[in-house]
Amino acid sequence: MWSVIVESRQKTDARQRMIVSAALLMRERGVEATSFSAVLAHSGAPRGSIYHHFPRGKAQLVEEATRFGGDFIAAGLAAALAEEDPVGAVQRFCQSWRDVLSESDFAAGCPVVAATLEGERTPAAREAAGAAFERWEELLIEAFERHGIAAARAASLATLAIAAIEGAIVVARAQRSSAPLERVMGELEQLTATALAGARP
Amino acid sequence: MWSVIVESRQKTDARQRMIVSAALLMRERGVEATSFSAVLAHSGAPRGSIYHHFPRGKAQLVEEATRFGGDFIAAGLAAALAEEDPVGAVQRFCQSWRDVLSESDFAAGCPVVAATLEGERTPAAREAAGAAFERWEELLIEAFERHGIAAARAASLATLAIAAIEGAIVVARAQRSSAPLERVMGELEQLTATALAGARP
DNA sequence: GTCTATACGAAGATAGAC
DNA sequence: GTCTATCTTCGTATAGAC
Repeated sequence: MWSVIVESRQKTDARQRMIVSAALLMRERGVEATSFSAVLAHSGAPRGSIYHHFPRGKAQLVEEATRFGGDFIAAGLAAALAEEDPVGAVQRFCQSWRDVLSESDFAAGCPVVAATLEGERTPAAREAAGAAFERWEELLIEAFERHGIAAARAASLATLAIAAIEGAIVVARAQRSSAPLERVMGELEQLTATALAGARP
Repeated sequence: MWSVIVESRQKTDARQRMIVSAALLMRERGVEATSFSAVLAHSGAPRGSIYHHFPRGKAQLVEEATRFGGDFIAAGLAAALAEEDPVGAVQRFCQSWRDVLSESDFAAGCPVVAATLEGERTPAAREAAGAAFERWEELLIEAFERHGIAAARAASLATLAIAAIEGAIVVARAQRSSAPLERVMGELEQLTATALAGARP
């Protein structure tokens, strides 16, 4: 999933490369520890163009990186939901996160979570994070409702899924093990399958 | 729950006050943005004694703050489990987090999560975070098993609960709303009640 | 658009007096 | 134990040449 980002780095301009690099670094070290120097080194962008592309400085870069990360993850989730039923799509979504964890040796997490936690100083980034979470939930809610689950239940089920997955990613990183995410996957599979079955008796 | 911490600040020595302050600041701004200056201002501790109390510097302070936060939260969870059945205890645990969010106007979250996300540079703090999550899960697992839930299910249920609550706290902060946590509470109540009922037919 | 140079502040850490 | 002073490094941001 994230490998697409890395490949696309060569094709786009410096501005876009900086945004992608910022998102990739944020998910590993957090917002505060993601310096311009690191973003420049990672993206290969020239030093002199930082404030040309991002007049509002780091706040703007972080905000756009958060939005980019949120959109990118939403696209992956939407694709999964387009190809499978909600039960399978949630499982696939979890698997892509498990890949992120194992491929990075548990160094990488979710950039949107990073923006939330350190976004007290960057309100715009925090708002972007909130919007991203909402968008992911909406995608799930739509799919659940399309499969006959009532609106209120679809909403709480969607929130639980997003929250549990994001939380499991954090726990997995702390423990350097995929086990937490896999246990959550199992519970979510059961829960979504039961809800779907109950919706069409 | 956390108000106890604030009250106890007057009674203990400078070292302990610094640890508590660090945990309180970490849960709001993250590890990286929690400077010694901020910890000193918040705790009222004298500047000259930093490296007397914490020879390994900030890494040591963050590590001890993470351990303190983890132990404190574990104590609250254990108390809830001692007084109620697991269903009610999980609900009460969530409520205490909801209080943290509303009392801080969604500025405060979980210090253990903060230590995890920025703990790439401080491995010891990350290990402390992993141990904290594991401890919370163990408390839940014990309680679930005591109520007749099989070991494997108890484990995945415990992981889901911790992950979902921690994730919901993050989403709630991003959206500046308690609604995500409340929806997760509802789902967890249903889920734990069903599991408990199924264990003793 | 991109460069170099630099201003300016704040961070963590250390040394030595009291 | 605590103080003051200082070192070093690194951060964001700006200015002005090309």
